[in-house]
Amino acid sequence: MDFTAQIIDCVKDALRLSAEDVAELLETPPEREMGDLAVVCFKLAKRLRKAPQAIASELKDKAVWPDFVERAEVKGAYLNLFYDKAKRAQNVLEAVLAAGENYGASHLGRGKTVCIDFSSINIAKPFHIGHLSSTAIGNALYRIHEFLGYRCVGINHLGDWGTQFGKLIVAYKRWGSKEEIEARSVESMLALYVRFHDEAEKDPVLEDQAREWFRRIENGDPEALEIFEWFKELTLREAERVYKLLNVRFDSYAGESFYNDKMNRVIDELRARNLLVESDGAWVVDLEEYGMPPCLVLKSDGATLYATRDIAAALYRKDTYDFHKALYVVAYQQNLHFLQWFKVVELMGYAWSKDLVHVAFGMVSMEDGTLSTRRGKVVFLEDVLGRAIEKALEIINEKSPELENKEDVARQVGVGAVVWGTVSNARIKDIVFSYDRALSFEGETAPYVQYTCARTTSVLEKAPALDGDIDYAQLCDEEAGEVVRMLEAFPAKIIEAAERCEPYLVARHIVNLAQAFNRFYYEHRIIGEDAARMRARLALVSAVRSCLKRGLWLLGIEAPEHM
RNA sequence: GUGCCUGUAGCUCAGCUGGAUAGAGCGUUUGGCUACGGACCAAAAGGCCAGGGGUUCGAAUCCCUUCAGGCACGCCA
Repeated sequence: MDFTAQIIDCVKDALRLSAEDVAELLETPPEREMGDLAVVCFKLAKRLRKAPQAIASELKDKAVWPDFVERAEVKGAYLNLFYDKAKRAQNVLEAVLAAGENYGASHLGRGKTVCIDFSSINIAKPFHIGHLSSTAIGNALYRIHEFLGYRCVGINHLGDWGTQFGKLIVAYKRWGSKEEIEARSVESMLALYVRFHDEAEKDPVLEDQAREWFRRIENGDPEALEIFEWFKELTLREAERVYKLLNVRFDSYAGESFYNDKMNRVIDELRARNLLVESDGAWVVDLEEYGMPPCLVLKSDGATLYATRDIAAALYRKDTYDFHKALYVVAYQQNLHFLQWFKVVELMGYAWSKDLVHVAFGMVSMEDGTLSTRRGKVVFLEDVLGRAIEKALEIINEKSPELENKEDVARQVGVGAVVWGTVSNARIKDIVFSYDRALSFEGETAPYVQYTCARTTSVLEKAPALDGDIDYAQLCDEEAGEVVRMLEAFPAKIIEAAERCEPYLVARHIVNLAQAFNRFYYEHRIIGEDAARMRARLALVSAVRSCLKRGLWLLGIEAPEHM
């Protein structure tokens, strides 16, 4: 049982408070010398009608502290608790060593399903740098939830519907060739798309033809469908290369076209509940009461819209997966859209609308301006990853020329560095993409954590095999204590990351652990003469390795054995 | 115009469900391998927490307001 839980029990009994109330009082002191855990008594002053300081000293005497509490000190309104270092090290390390890389796993999500809608690329459009955030954050959330025992359904809600496919077919038939498309895939589709827009400015007839071809797709015309499916297959084949590099997989590729025959239900239910209002020829759900502009669900020509499709998808997913939560990892530009249709689902009478979560993230732009598909100015994610891998290889050749599987390690390190760029900070922050930053391999970066992890592997390989009991009193120095603290906090960080849908909490924590370990590593010799000390320190190294590997895994980043 | 988001060290960011002296990394300056991996470690310098009010025993954190930047606001997704 972890120490904090035991302290809560003990304080709860002494003060006759609920466990929740006590948990609010606890805090980790800002400085090491102040102890390992503090009970902050300001908060009780009003409630108990006593001076905070008096409460602290009273609690100190009254409570029956567990045996791992070495001493308790009153300092102002704080009651500072000091743990027995050996007992703490033992408590933490026994848990980590027993679980190995499963330390921190739980059954929190047992029997619950989480749908995660992420990446959601568009057919015939480039898989560009703007998709990195959704893909990497979604993947991390998938892994984090899975690790906590949830059943996860990763959904790539493909953009595979719309008039642009009519345009593409027109462009293909006029200026494209089968060989060209087969050879250059999305790049040539993009070129056709750009050319269509250029030519359509001069010749408006093209737009009519595009509408006609899209109608043919809708009506199941064999020729139209064949071309469309071919584009789709090529796009996905190309995307799979990127997903493989990023260690991403999906459970469903049901995209926009999948919901074509599921839209009527939405309209029918909205009608039945009298939620539809006609407005300028279109049909909307009025949301004025909730301080929002109306949500458009039917165009004046009778066609459905974005919101309609998202609602249809949500209904389908609830029926199919009976999710506990449904996460939508989509950029914050669409905040209003999600607020609107979540509200519409609520008005339709579905209580589970509260389980729909828009996991918003900031914009990725290039230093020279934003991305524009139409102008063909776009940065392919595959190129970015390729460049990162190249740079990683250069560094490996320079620093580890003897390494055996250089290409493989370069891939793990290069990709890790890029992924880190988007999972290491709060989602909401905008990112101006810079190669210098993304390919930085020093300081708070994925390669730093990977390097530290490889170091632990290396030490463990060189150490002699030892057995027998571990003397935890060997781990009472300052640096080992810091490492133990970081290991102890790991499981709670993963849970918090899931609750807040913020993978960076895991990223920051493993960096802190790596830093603590590297300090320890420099201050203390691990392999040495003293067998008892060596055994204890090796146990610590092994625990660090488990957590670093798992932490990286949770972020979708691999950990090479050597680098 | 209305709504939402962001503003913390030269740069990139933590800390924001209020608590002890505001922390990292990069960059700058200065040190550290007779060592288990120098992609490392240590030290220094660097702050009106955008500005102003308020609430509180206590505010980077909560409320109001001003400013700056971003996003969104009807038939694209």
